[in-house]
Amino acid sequence: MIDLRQLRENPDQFLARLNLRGDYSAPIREILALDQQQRQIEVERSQLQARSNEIGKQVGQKIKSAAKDDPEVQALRDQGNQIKAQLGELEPQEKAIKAQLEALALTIPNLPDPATPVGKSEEENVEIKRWGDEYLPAQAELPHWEIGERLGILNFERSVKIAQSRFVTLIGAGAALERALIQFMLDRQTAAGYTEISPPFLVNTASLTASGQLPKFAEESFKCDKDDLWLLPTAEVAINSLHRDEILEAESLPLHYCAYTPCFRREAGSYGRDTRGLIRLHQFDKVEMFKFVHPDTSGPEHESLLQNAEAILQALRLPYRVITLCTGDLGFSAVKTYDLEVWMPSQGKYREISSCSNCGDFQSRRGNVRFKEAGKKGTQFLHTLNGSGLAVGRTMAAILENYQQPDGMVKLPKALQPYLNREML
RNA sequence: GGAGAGGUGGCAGAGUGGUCGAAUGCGCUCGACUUGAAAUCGAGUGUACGCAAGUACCGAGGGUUCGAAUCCCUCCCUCUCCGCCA
Repeated sequence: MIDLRQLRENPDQFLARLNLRGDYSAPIREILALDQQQRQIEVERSQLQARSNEIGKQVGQKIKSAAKDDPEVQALRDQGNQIKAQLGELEPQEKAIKAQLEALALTIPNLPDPATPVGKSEEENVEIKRWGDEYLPAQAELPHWEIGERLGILNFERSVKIAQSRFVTLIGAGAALERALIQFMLDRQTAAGYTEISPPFLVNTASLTASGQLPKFAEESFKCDKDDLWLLPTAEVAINSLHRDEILEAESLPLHYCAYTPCFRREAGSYGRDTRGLIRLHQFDKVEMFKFVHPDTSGPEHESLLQNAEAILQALRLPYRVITLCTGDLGFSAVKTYDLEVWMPSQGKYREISSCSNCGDFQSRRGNVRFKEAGKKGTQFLHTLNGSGLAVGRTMAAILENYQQPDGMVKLPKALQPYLNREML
């Protein structure tokens, strides 16, 4: 959620930064107007209520002093009724305006960080690092789905029978590899200080709204029609709501969590893209990292989050690069995002395998997660960060392609061998 | 799914129409006493908006009333028992 006070106090500066994402002038103008109306009505309403409270007290006193039938009592009652009538008009107005304001404000994305490069589309994302050139395979071979199907460890056709396209069934060593990767990543991230969470895989509307998936991106999630429940699109949603409506002690920060969950996405509007393989599925596994931090520390916390994600790729000896998303490609809730892209030999390019975002206080406003500093009065919104550590399906795809041998076999990265008790798939 | 009970401040728990943001206890903070601690005593201790006065919040929403934590309606959630079930 945007900070209405910040907008109100400095609308031009606010809009200038927001418009680095696209043109939000119209809704912002509307929000400012609604905000002003709302505040005006609120002043009027609370004055009437003060008067009404006073009348209520007076009536109570008169009645107590046995003057039940005092004509003054009737006069006060009449006044009370008058005020009630006025409030009866103001209150619905104020409520309607508040609801409108809230609904509109929830559709405004976060302001980009000054460090986020300005750009219109993913073309203008900035590469900041490459790692692992020495591990690039000598020549491009088969795409991972062919490798996997030859080995008999992935099956897409049968998944259509079971479900639909964009699902996979893992068999034998494939299933074991997935399990090993999950275990490996969780081992690494818990060793890095993240507390492991296993959250519900169904989440309610409030949780999706808090993290920013709703109201704007309802099309992207699967909904259970009969209940107020949706299939989890990412563990970020669940962990972000772990402390929803709480006031934490400053000393308890930072909180570092990680979680393995499946993720469910409708992938609406991506019909032609990545139709084969493990890259874009309706269901995939991910180990997610999530941090609740003091606002002063979110910058460094973001850097270390990135390092924790990179560490997995380095341990697996998978070549990758790091890019900073530009303002035009930045996700809805983020102020700054690093994407990790792993080398996919069959495609001859780097593909996203992790996204590490600093969301500032955007999600904590939406989820009302605050902290209190000893000695300071009032509360503050904390900062949240999230990052994949990593997407399991894409990691598996990258391993199959980067570790394929001339004979069609696939070697296992050294770090994984103990988990599977074997060297080759 | 059937039957019942209930949702009040960090926790426990009073309050069933009037000055109740809410008794009391516990917890917590500060102070006194003490060599130190415990015990004891004293003061304080929710959130949001507002410069303030003040307003709002006792699961959520609506209603009755001059006035609602308290009465009525709807919804949500939790707990107990039974049934079913991993």
